[in-house]
Amino acid sequence: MGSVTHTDNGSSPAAEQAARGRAADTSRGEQTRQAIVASAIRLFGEAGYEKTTMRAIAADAGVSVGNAYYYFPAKEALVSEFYLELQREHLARVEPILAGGTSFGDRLAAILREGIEVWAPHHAFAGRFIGIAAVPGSPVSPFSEESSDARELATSIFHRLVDSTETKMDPQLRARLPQLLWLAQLGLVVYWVHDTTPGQRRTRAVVDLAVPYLEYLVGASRMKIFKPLTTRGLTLLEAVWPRTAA
Amino acid sequence: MGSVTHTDNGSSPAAEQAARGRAADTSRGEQTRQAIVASAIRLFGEAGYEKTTMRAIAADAGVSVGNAYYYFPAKEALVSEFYLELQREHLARVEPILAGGTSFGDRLAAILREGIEVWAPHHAFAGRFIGIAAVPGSPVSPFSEESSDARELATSIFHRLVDSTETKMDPQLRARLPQLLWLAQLGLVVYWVHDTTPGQRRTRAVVDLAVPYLEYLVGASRMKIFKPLTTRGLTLLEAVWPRTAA
DNA sequence: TCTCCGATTTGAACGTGTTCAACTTTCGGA
DNA sequence: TCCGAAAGTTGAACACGTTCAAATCGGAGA
Repeated sequence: MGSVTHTDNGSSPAAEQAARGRAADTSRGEQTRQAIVASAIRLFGEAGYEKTTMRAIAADAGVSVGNAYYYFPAKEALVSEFYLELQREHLARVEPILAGGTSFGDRLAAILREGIEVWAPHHAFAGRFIGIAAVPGSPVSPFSEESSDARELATSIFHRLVDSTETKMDPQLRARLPQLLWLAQLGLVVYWVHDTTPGQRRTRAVVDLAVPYLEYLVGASRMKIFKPLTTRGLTLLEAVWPRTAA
Repeated sequence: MGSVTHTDNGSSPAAEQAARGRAADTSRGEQTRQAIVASAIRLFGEAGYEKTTMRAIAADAGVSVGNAYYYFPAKEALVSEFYLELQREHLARVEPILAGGTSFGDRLAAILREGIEVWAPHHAFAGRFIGIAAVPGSPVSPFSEESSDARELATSIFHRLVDSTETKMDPQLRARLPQLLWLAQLGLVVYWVHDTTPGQRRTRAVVDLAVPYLEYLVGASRMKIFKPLTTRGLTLLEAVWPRTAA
């Protein structure tokens, strides 16, 4: 997974240090930790969030309940391990897409579709996941400090996408586009989670329609007539999400 | 509260029947039910969601725990009562705004600000609330069947706002604008919940900036140059949220 | 080899949301 | 007035997430 190479934008050194330290750590503690994570991920995937009890996870990992709490402060914390697993897979799938030389829109659509594909087997679970992620204090929240690594990892995908595109667009929009696309992806996930059509085909249809529209909007941003629209939109974005903020 | 008079757009007759039936019902059961609701609302407001136990609610209402479950399937169900209470207050505050003769933008901003005002004392609680509402199956979910009444009540506000505005705009957009504004309000709530600035002043700043921008966009929709932007956007909206759906 | 001390592990215990079989109250009709 | 069914009510019991004092382990130093 070359994906890890994208973590190297100096962010939250503590968490990164911890992750790096863990990767090399083969001590007893780390083995236990990973056994718990593996069991949790498997059982979450098989039976969903609520049906998977901490006792079941501990038993499956061959440890006691209390031991699981030595490594994870709460059941919710195990959810972010599940999330990280899927994000790693998404990143791996996205790599060849970014390397490919197709258009901005095609690649954006491919990235979004791969995201849906990765999550597809866990549609039911994702419903609970989003409920946990939506509460502000939660470490799994996409806006939380704890997930800033995951967030920058995700935005880095769109950053690379935008940087490698030659589509003409407003330069200020270009600077902000990665964040906007990340936001759009977030919205798409929320939509997908609530999409009850078989196979979530409606979400896929929305992607097919939305991406060309976005491409059109981005292209239009460089035209004089759309200047006020673009500028005012970016001003609003600056108020909503200041560039200085994490 | 003249607000109730806006419920009369034939929606989900079952739920409405139940609500109407309850309003007139003074039987013992209904009294118990309301005692539980009152206790739950008060305790939620005082101590938040998790700190308020079902045992505390039941004790406060002077009933047994099991009795509370005779009227409400789960603790979460009591949350929607809390939500309804606040929505009723919002509706009452919005009434004079809609009656007033100010501009579209001014009234929209006032509506949104009143919404924030109503929720302001419960910012911490709202964090949990949104976590519950975000999970797809939940009856509190803004997209759920159970909350279709509340949803139509909310959109009816924006419907009246749009109907009574003389701002020139694309007719198709006008037809869809109420739903779009409802969606925008939803996004604003999510933003507000995550806003940790003191008094959520950033959210208020966003409203101040976003509303004029929306007003500008709406006005622009009738111009020829923006036709493709408008039309394609509405096509996308039709895919995302078909008019035929509830 | 022995002795510590921190890291790890345990399982019983607590408080919670929720369920349920049994009990009590209400009230329309004989 | 009485009966029976429906509505309402109870509290003990269950399963769960979480906590914690105590037990165990493992390796660095004497």
